[in-house]
Amino acid sequence: MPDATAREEILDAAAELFAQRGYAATSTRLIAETVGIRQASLYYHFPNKEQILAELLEATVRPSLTYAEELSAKDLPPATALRDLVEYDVGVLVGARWNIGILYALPEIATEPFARFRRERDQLRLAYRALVEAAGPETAGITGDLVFGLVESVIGMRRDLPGLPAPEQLQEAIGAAAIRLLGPGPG
Amino acid sequence: MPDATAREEILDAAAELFAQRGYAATSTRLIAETVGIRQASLYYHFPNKEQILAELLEATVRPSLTYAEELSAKDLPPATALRDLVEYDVGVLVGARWNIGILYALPEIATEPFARFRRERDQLRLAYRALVEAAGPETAGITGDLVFGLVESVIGMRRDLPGLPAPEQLQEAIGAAAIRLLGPGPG
DNA sequence: ATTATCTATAGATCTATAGATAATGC
DNA sequence: ATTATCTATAGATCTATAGATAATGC
Repeated sequence: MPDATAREEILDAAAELFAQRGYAATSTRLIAETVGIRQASLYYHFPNKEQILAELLEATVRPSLTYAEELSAKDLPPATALRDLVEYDVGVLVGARWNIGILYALPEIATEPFARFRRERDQLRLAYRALVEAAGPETAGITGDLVFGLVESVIGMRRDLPGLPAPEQLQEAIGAAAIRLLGPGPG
Repeated sequence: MPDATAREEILDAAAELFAQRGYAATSTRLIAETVGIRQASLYYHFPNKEQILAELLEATVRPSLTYAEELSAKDLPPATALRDLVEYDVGVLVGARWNIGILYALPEIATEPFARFRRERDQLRLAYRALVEAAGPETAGITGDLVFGLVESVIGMRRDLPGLPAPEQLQEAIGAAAIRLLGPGPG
């Protein structure tokens, strides 16, 4: 990691270790050793271990949430906007240096230090729901959540499938699948 | 838990605690106290903490895997069989006493004690792929995995959505969504 | 004076094992 | 003799804090 600040190196090492061995199974000592500093030195940059995870999680949702907000100002046809958001979000999840999304499911996330992350992810979920409802009110009320789940399923695929298709192919395939979830539509 | 053996009570308490606070964040002491025995007494029933989790995970995939195997002997039209499997699997995930599926994403699952669980879940994934391919070869090669991901998305919904629809409604909605993922088909 | 590190450690766990004990069943 | 528990503890962590140190910048 040339040119990275110590703070960035810590985040990167933690991301790798959390995603590969789990949050609780990764000690602050191991993070520090991976970076090449002493365990106690982490606490100069972060108040505690939870804050490291919180920053990583927020950095993973925030781009898609920002993109969703920009999209809604553009007044595209809802199905087009939905497809754009799906493809962007898939790109973020599959393009991230480490598969941090795997940590979305951690029960620990329900605690207070992760409240901001939960709020931001909820807002993204609401954006999916709004686009689905605008695109085709004929499907079940749950379709927005299903599209959200479909998008996040790339997290599990990235972990479990050795020969994962290229990012562009995943974006295309999942974008198209999201449109299919909307149903046949009026046409 | 009337009429439960000590072993069953341990599994039930562990399931509740693992799903709510996380695997690593749940000590063997807490499991034991929840059951009402001493921490060391757990080791009469299980060789270690990992084995408790492994049994819980296997018990959650196995019914759907068995169902998939029975289905394949029945020679139904593939789309019908797929819908049946989706509805059954959703029923299992959403009907389980505790939301154990949330632990599928744990990075710790990649280690050896969970090899059998991973194998069984992979077989279930293959069953989804086979049904999707038999039903409509026109969609992308990834559609089987998308249906698998769609089904497992009820795990996250169960955790995150306070007013989750009734199991039957989820089964119906996700079964229908899976069929939509197959595409318009020849008709 | 500030920044970024270090050593040393308090204090609190945590898992798993050893070995005792009591009840039940042959 | 077997089953199911218990007490006690070894041994290994783990997070976070206190306080020292060295380098840089005013």
